[in-house]
Amino acid sequence: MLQQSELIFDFASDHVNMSQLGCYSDYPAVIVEQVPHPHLLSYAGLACEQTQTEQDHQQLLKVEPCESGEEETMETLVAADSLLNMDCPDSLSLEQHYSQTFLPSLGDVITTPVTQVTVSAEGVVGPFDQPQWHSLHTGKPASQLHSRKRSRKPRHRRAESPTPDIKVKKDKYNKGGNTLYLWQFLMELLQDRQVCPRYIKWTNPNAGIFKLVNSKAVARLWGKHKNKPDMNYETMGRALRYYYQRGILNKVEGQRLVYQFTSLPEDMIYITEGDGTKEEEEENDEIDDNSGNDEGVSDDSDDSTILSSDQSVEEEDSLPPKKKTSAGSVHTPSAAQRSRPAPRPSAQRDTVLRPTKNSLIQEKHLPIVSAEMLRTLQNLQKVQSLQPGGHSSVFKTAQLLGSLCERQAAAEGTVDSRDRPSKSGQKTSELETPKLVPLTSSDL
DNA sequence: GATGGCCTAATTAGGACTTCCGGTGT
DNA sequence: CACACCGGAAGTCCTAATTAGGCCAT
Repeated sequence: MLQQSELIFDFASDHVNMSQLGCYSDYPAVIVEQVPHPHLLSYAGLACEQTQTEQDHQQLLKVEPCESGEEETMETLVAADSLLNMDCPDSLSLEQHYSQTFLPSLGDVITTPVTQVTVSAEGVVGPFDQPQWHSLHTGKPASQLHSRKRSRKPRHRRAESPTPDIKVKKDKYNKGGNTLYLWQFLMELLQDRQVCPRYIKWTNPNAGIFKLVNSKAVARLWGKHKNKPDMNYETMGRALRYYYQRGILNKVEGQRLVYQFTSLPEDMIYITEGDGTKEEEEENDEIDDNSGNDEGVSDDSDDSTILSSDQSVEEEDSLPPKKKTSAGSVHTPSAAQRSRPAPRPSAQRDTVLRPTKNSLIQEKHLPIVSAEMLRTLQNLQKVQSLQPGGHSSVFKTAQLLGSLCERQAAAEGTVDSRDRPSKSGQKTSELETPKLVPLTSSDL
């Protein structure tokens, strides 16, 4: 299975002539550009250890707390627009941002067929491997699915939507793809302090239970992402309901707008609302399915709880968002917490998913140039022409690369030459992104 | 001319929604 | 009455896999 670091080397070696890097030829080629689109770094909470410039950009994106219902709705839509309307260069759409920044981090290869165990009232129906799963739903034997026209070779089944725990297909097969699945989108929102807990929030992160605080806004964001201006909650909700069948989501009965991920990536970044007495979510572990702890169903116009969290979010924005325990806290549950068997509220179906080492955003990536960031930034090199005349904030950082190399060397002491890629394009798991030294503004 | 390798465009299959609908429950 | 929720049915969109055909070198 490919590691993230391998992906980095892969893309780097694809596009960079190592010889041009001179003395850095022993290192994987990483061309980093500072980009004038801070949302690339901040949209999903990646903006950590921001430079002042980045913080300044973020200031422009802040959403003021709303006061009441009607305004909330309007403001929400405006805010949703502001979140997704941030002008992107043509070839740097949010889709690209998502796919290139986050999708690779899900993993790289589906190493085995997805095994789904369906639990019904009658008991366990599964497991199915994919062909069986498919034939079950099509009513045809899997072997007949490919008998068309002349005897084509049986085609490999296309990888289905990766669930949070599933190793994703190889990156090379994902090339050019810009698909961000709805569940991924929701997870991103849940890790984005500009959206969570304002529009979507965890009600029980340990159980993977979340609530669409503002279903309209979330649906609108989704529609924006999918370029479906008519998207509404009804439509998005249909997609969510399909996730029941696929075992990705469960509905939390008795609570409106509350859903539950049947499985979550490890190292998920959890943003909870609260005031510093944090871990309130953990305290509420007894929440379980129907405890109704949801501090009253807050509909789209209910702003009372949102306001406070907004304030905390705003205060938070100027601080390095790592391992906070105060409002807008970002934390990852302990291993024990994560290992909890998620409550299965009267699930008609359920899916047993393998745990993963790959999360959407791994906390260890946050304070540094993450693999995903590098990937995205590297991609920007391809769209340089979109910044004619050279935006003042755009510069290639061969210097940065040098700085990284130096600092890495300093941090690691003497590095065994065997650990370095000897040729361009050589993949290795030794040089992993987390080894990169945190960047400071001086690096830039 | 035959063969094989490479490339590219077209075709096809299938997943993931999206849209619409009628209905129920709160 | 509004809204959330449900699930069937049909459709769209997108992507990966496969095939066919052209070109070129041997």
